[in-house]
Amino acid sequence: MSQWFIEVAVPVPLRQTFTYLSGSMLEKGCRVSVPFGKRTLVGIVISSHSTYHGNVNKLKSLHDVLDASPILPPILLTLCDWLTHYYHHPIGEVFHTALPVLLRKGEPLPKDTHLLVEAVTPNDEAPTELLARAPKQLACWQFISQHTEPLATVNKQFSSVVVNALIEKGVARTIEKPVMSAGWRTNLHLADKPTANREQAAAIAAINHISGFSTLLLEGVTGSGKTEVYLQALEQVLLAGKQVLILVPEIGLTPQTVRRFITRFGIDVAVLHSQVTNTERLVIWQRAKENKIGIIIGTRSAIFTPFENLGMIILDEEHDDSFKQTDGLRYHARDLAVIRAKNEGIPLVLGSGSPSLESLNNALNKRYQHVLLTARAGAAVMPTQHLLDAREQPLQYGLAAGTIAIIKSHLEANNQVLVFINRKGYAPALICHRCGHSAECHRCEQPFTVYQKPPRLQCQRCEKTKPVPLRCAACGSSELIPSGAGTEQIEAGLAHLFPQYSQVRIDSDSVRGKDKLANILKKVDRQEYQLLVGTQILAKGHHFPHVTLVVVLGCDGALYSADFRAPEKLAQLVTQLAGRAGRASKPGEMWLQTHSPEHPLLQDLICNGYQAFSRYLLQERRQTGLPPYSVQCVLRAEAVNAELSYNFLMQSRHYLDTLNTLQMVGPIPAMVEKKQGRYRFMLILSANKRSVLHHALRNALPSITQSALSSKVRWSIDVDPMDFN
DNA sequence: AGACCGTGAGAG
DNA sequence: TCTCACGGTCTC
Repeated sequence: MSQWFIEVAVPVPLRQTFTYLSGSMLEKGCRVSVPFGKRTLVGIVISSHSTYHGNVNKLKSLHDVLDASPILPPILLTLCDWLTHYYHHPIGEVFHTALPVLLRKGEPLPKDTHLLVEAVTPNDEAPTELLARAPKQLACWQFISQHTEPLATVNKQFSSVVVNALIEKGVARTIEKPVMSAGWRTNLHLADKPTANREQAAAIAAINHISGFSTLLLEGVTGSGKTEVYLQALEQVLLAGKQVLILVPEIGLTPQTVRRFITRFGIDVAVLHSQVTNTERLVIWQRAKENKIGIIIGTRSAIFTPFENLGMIILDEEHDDSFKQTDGLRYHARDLAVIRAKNEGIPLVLGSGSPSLESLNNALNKRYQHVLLTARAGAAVMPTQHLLDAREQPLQYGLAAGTIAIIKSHLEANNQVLVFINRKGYAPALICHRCGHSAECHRCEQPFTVYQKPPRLQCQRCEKTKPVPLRCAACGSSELIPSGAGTEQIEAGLAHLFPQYSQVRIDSDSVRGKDKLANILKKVDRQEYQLLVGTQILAKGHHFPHVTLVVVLGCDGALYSADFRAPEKLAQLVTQLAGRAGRASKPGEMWLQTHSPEHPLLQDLICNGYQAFSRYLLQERRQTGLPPYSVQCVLRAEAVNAELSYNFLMQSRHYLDTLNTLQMVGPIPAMVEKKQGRYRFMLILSANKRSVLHHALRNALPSITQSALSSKVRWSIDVDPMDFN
């Protein structure tokens, strides 16, 4: 019998594979169960060899081979290889993130069958006598003797007690049959569609003209009918019998959107988001793999769905942060989509009303095709945008007198008003009036947010809460003042100023819980509320046709932020918000309350709009050499002992510097220096070329990993970081 | 990561 | 003397 050496990727945070003995050769992508220390883990076969250079005595044998053939198709294996190299991430964890939870645990693929109940007729006679005293059972038996139906259906119609009794008595039995799936293609039929306007038609033509791989950026203002472009562009793909993958931001996945796809094409649409159970997820995963589903709409991780015959990927709201994973393997679904589309040789459409500077740059330098939609479909007009100079005006609850006057006029005209503020709670800090001391979370060294409903202090990092103190912890003074304004305070303020108008607050605190957001939004549509106060959530997905006034508070922070992406984020937010409000018959207006009305960034955004503004920001990035004109990477470290994580990064800096090709900043304390009792530092690396950064990392990682310090701190690599927290 | 081992401070 | 809480080590 021959001896094989199998390289296995095991789900541990180590940048290596482990070698196991096996009697037979195994294909890459099969799952195996292996002994690992005192544990048994599920790993993925990476390669098989007939020779081994090393101490064979140290090797263990595989426990089990879980898959006879690779569970991951070649495309996904390639994608995982790319992920490990690009993100410099432990290989076992990469495969772990790419697989559905149940497959990670070693579960077999579910058989795509269902249980049917059929009648058993002993001695060719209906068991009327046997069931004489059980009319319900008799009725049920008669039913199943006519039709063999799925167990679940019969259970529902008659009750499982009745069905079980029949099985017990031997006059019925369950049988397992493969699901007769005619395939989605036979159901496909195109419903009536609106006529595309000139710009839409051009966009559809451009997408359909693509053969093979190409990325197309569809830059269309909100309301310009991007979804209609997607729908019509998909026709050709689906008619050719090819499947499509649609990626959307976390909150953008609404039942309405899904229904629009279902009614247009008449086929099932599988939906993947955080609420879908692991079992459902696996069923969808398998059905997509077997080409039994035509359309999948999903969030970030849906990029890992296997398809037998994928024809197109669409990624909507491509600027959205939620496409980037913020822990573990910090991949960006947009970048992954580009790689996947390239490997599959298919078109990728990136859509946004406020494209990220990364994508915009790729479009402007012709790496992506670029199509603009400038007109709002249905003759709706964008709200007019203005700056409200809050200087030297009395402020009430964070609202300037001028702002209050505008809100008043819109309310009196019986319109809805949306007030946006990017802070939750009542106030972002509790300050002592006498000594200036600010109440801070001890674990995170962050100011506590003050809440009034119910009264408490809460840390935004670790969620720790404590009662509001009566006296200052530093000087004992009882003059403690909440400083700054959050949604709760604005809500309270507006309730005080406009008691006669109904109001609702929409932030992650107030909409916690399933369907709560959907219910509130429904009431907003029915105009049960006239004043809406909320955070980010308001900018995502939902349209507010009755809103004629959008007020943006607290945007000054973004102008002076240390985060170079803050102006970009603010502009995207403002643009999205503007697109959500108003309708054809009632053009709206938007006011940004600011203390820096002459700030060039604000002026440019307000006067020239996102298109001009984003191109100006790109110029600025080019001049300062920031992404996308350079590439960045962050090495983060955290430990209970601050010195330890600092030293680890200092040492890493030396290893990375041996080639002398990188610009490095740090180690510096992270923006939130202390989180949950651990001190965090980061080392920011940047280079002009991606390859340079990758070389340096590949060169230094062995030394970093093998150093004594590396096991004493928690550290991670973030390639293309989106924030520096 | 997580399961192991060793050391060492606190309770009785 | 016994327990439990950590820090350090190793995983084919």
